This record gives sequence, C-alpha cells and structure tokens, in this order.
Amino acid sequence: MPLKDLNPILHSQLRLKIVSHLMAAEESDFNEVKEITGATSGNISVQIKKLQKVGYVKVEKGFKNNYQHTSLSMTEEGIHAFETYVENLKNYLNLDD
Amino acid sequence: MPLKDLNPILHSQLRLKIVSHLMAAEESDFNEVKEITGATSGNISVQIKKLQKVGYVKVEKGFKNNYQHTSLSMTEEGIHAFETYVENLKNYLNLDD
DNA sequence: ATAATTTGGTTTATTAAATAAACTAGTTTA
DNA sequence: TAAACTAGTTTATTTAATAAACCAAATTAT
Repeated sequence: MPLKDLNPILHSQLRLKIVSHLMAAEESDFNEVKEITGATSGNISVQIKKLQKVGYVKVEKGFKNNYQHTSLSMTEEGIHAFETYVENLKNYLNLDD
Repeated sequence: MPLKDLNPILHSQLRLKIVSHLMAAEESDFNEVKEITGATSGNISVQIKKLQKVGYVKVEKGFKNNYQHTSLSMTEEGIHAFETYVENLKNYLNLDD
C-alpha cells in the first residue's frame, strides 16, 4: 500500500517532542516541557495552543505556590492520533510489524 | 537521555516519502517518485535538489527513449543519515529497542 | 511542414509554518 | 521600592513547503 500522509500536527519537531513527552509522562506542565524540549517559551506557547485547538492536548491553567501554572495532558483523541501517526510512520521507516 | 533533534532534511513529509522509497527501491527515477508520492513535479524537483545538495541522493540526468530521464539513488551518506534519523525517531515513538 | 499535445522536467511566486524577540502581569528578594 | 525572577502570550521574522507558471525537446495530428 502507498505511504499515507503523516498528520502534520504531529509531524513537527517540537510538537512531536511535546507529545512524545506527554505520552510517556501521562501528566506534565509548561515548565517540564520547556526543560525537556529546550525550546523558548514563546515557541512552546504557540505549539501547545495548536495541539489544544485540534483537541490533542488538555491545557489547564491555575496557580501553584502563588505562581501561574499550566498543566498539560494528552486527550483520548490525542492518544489515538499519536498511535495512528506511529503506525503510518512505521511504513516510512521500514519497521513494519 | 533527552530527545535528539530530528534531521530537518529528512523530517519533511515529501522528502521522507522520497527517501523511504529510494531506500526500499535501491534505484529509481523522477517519474516513479512522482507516482508514489502523488506530488507535483515542481515540488519533487525542489525537494530532490535539496536532497542532492546535502549529498543524500545521487541525481543522474540522461536520456531514455529519446526523452530526458533523471535517475535517483541514495548515497552512502544518505543511507547513514536515514538510519540515524530512524534511530532518533524511535525514541520519540517509544519504540526503543 | 507545422501546429497542437505530451513528456520531463525547472524556476518563480505564494502560502503556511516554525521560531524567537519583545512584551505583559504578577511575585519575590534586595 | 526598585530590580530581578516566574510564567507565560503576542507579534514579527525567517524559513520551508507547495503549486502555478514556465521551458525545451519529442511526438502526433492536420
């Protein structure tokens, strides 16, 4: 079968780092994402918003030790999209099961 | 260990399709790539040139049945880059060996 | 013979995406 | 109370992806 197009929301260096981390971590926050990605806050803010807009990531804003705090987690839809992305990508990498 | 950056030359929808095909096919040409990717000639031309410029793909222009013909194949450097890309990507997909 | 069409592309212009710089708002420390 | 830090957002810039328009040679139709 022909190679399927890769979900462009996930096929992005930074968003893939973020989602990969959230898939492994189950729950995380803005700062953790900043540390593991090494990206700038602005870039992360933009990409998180994009992931939220399509419903892949849940963004909860609140407070923690008087400071604003943004916690992040994958939605069911996001988990499913990631799994589909991985299956499609395997065909590119010749890692087919 | 932290997630390594993915080689941006390979982490592109169309270029990954092209390279994936060339890795499997060993030898191919412009038209075959056009068929399997479904992309426009212009887009393929640009991406092939990019892959050639970094030394990942060998481009040989000649003639076949009186028509111009462009054959394509991976270079050693390209094969190595692809393999490294796959290894790095595995860490994103949680497919680690 | 020559005009129209097809093959096999390249070049250039447009659109979209990634990224960082500059900014905002509140908190803590000197 | 001013400086510095935390935790982000908004906006501007750079870069990349894509398609439209173009070019040249070969073929077919008139």
